[in-house]
Amino acid sequence: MPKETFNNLSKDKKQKIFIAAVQEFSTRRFSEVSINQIVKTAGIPRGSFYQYFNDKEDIFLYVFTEILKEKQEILHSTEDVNPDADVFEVLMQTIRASYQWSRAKPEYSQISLLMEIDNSEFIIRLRTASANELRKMVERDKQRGLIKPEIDPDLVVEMIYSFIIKEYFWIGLGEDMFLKRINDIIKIIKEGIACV
Amino acid sequence: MPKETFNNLSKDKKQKIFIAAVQEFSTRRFSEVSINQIVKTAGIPRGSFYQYFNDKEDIFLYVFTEILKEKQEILHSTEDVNPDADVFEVLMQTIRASYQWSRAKPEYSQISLLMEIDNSEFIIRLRTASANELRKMVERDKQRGLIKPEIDPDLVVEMIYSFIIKEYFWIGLGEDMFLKRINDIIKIIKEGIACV
DNA sequence: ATGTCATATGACACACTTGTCATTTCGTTG
DNA sequence: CAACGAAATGACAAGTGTGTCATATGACAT
Repeated sequence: MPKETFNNLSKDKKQKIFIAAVQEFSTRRFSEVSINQIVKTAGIPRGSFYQYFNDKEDIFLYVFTEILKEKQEILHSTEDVNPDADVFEVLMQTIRASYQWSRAKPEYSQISLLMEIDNSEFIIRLRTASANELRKMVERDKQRGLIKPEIDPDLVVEMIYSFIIKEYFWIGLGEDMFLKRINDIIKIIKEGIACV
Repeated sequence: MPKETFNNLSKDKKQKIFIAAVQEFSTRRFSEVSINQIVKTAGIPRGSFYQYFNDKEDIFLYVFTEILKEKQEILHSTEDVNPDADVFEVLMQTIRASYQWSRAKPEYSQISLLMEIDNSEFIIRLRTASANELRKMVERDKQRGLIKPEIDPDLVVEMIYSFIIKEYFWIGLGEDMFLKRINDIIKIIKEGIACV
């Protein structure tokens, strides 16, 4: 995380650096990001950067946690979820909120997206199991008798997770199309595609 | 594709370069691959490389088509598929064969895998719609009344494709586990997870 | 043996990277 | 005002990488 010197900076300067970093991390994958580029767009001398951060990982960690903080604020503010809702309903609601966020801060969501398809040592270590909450929901619904007993919750979570992530690449489609696609996917996972 | 000079090389030397390239492309993503590294492991001088290939894309294209050729030979040799089989059955069979191939040539399949998660301009252009055949099968089964009429074949193909690809990262599990997981996934897509 | 021509070769020019460090600048405090 | 210390700065060393090119080599034809 940033050195003390960074925290002592003016809000303006901090913001300038943050924005430059976001721009870089949202267009290049981690291994391709150049600190040179960041300092150039931030308009600070190269030496200063190393006064503020140790290295690329350091600034990424900063940007990442900053974004996560913001996202969680937004997601939790919309938390008027019906406690009896099943996993499918909750999922749909979360994605809807998450979509709004992506629309409001496209660069931020682009960073998350790039992270998903990155397999640098460092990024892999970072990728948290945000899937955990989802798994718990699946397990709960299984006990409520809403989901077939032979289903492996981990597998379901993985499927949902991997597909929804991929779906975000389609975000350009526009809200209606995007949400319809997600809806269709969830329906397939719920009911299958074969005729009964 | 390779220059004439490369084709004139001895089989041995060609092989040596091919192997070095495979090694490099199977451990680093495209943008990170270094020609320096390739020539070093192949034991040829840097200048020679440029006598044989134009650049990184050039040699990748060569390696890629070479591997594809080999894979298709294997996949087609196992083509004793029942013409009445539904898409689920065919899928399972193809994956089984494909798994064998991955086991036999782990570096090759690693390259395919890396391609899937690569978003370099060049690689994206290359990624063929091998999904086409699958889509046709889904459409056929829809007309045969095996698949619900409201299902969008493209979406199904995408789902299958993205799950299965991701699943290949689990290939270390061993054949039984791997095939069981694939089987479970296909079953979910077919029948869903919700209780009826 | 001489000439020709395709190929082999590694030094070279250039462009990029990262992290360091001696120096300068500046604000605060005595 | 002086002096101290923290922060700013850009030149620097050392490491990547790419693609080119003049020259060396060697096989074959005359």
